[in-house]
Amino acid sequence: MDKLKRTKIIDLINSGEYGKTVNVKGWVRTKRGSKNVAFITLNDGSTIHNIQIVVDLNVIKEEDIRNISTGASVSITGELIESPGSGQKVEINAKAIEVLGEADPDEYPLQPKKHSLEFLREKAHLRFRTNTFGAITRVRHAMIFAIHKFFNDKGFCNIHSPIITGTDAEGAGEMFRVTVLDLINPPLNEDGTVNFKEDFFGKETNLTVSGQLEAELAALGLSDVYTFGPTFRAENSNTSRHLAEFWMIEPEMAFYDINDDMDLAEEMLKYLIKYAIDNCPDDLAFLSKRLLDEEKTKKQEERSPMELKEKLLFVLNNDFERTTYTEVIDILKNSKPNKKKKFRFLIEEWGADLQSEHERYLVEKHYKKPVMVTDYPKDIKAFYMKVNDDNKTVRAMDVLFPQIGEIIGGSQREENYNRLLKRMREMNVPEKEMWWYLETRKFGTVPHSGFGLGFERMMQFITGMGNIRDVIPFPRAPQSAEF
RNA sequence: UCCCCAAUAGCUCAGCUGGUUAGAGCGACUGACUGUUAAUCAGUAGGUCCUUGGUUCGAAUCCAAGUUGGGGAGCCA
Repeated sequence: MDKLKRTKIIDLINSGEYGKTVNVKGWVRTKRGSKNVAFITLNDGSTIHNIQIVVDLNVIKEEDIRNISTGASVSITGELIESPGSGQKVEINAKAIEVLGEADPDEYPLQPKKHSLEFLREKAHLRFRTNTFGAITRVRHAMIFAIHKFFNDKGFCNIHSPIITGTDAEGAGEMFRVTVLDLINPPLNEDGTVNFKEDFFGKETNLTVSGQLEAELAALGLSDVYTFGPTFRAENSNTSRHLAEFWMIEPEMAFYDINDDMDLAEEMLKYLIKYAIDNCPDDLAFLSKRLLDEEKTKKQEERSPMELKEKLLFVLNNDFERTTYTEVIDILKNSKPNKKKKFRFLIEEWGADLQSEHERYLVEKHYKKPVMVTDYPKDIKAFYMKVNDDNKTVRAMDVLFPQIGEIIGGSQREENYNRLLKRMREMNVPEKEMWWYLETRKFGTVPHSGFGLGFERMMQFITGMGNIRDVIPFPRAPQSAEF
């Protein structure tokens, strides 16, 4: 047989070149048949849609397809035709079939039926072959691409912030230590502590918890930059919205104040949603249907009032509510659940930290749209945030989304050397280690702002997936690093 | 890390206040069927009832600890 170039299923479905001989390769979803004809449903991951292969058993010998079962990989050459059956537009009349790899039906775990997401999580090496995870993976790629496109079109520079860091400046959580020292027999100082001077970098090092501080350095020279890299938190978090290894987008802009920062955050979120709607209609339609089926198994009161596409359009077509911490505390204090003591944590007075039940009340019940909260008490926020003139609040902003809560956290940064130094001392941030950060405020400092977007949380919102472990190929979480 | 729930066939699950031989649907396999759509119909095989210990004449079932998974909380993105 002449070497015929393989065509992807997505191109075959859109081709319309009926009568043409084509080659298609992929993985078998189902095979069914009778005495004279058999049908193979094939998918190659290029689209959510499958292509149907028609096998005339007068043309192809039965023994040639006997070993084809769900999960097998095949190469099929045949004629692309308009399908006489309902359910698909095109199909392929097979002329030659080659089995590339069998999948023993006694052992292959994926069946042509609905599997639970929990089961598929344990089969992370094979779940790429499912409709749901295929759709998620394609949408994930589209979002990665859209993020780079968004910032590139705006003249931002992508910065590779370091993955191995020497400081725990931000205090954003427990860190993973990076070391080459012998853990059984480490070199010790005289006082019995580990001597990290003998370690690879000559000091204690960890995996990064944020690229923000480094992004700030770059912004104070290139104006507009962003990072998009892996982030590591050794927090023992066991929830459906936390990972030990996740991807974060952190833009940092010189000459931006907190309002410019919010404008950019809202524009970016809407851009990403629009990009998904425009570029992933089939995958989103599938995910929407999947979510609808899942919701049917829930109790009435727990069901989402909107379906996926509606939810996306709702965010896209509405201005985010912009409000302040002080206003929000007032709303919460006078809210029904607070007065009826339905909140686990009752809001008593100004200064209290917002719990997720409060954030969800604001987004889902009170404002009924994404909310941006600014001007938090300085005591509950990070040292680098710019203190307001009231000396009580900082120019922080959190973007709260329905169901997932905080999707973005950002702020205008403190650009004044003396005020920053004062805040670092108040909050016990090691100023000696941070000499380089402080120097940017000493030499040509400018007002600047930035924020962090948790990429997987964004993915949860776009795809409607409830568990963050289903929107990343190989989730890393406590007690969970298989694959 | 804390609270709650669960673990039974390849998958999803039923199995009552402990009772002797462990159940269904789907999947797999075999056969039938002239174009099916997660095909249909008939039949067959398939079990360390999560692990360890305890209570009992007797444990899938009760108790304890552990493991794993799920939901919620904290931490946060």
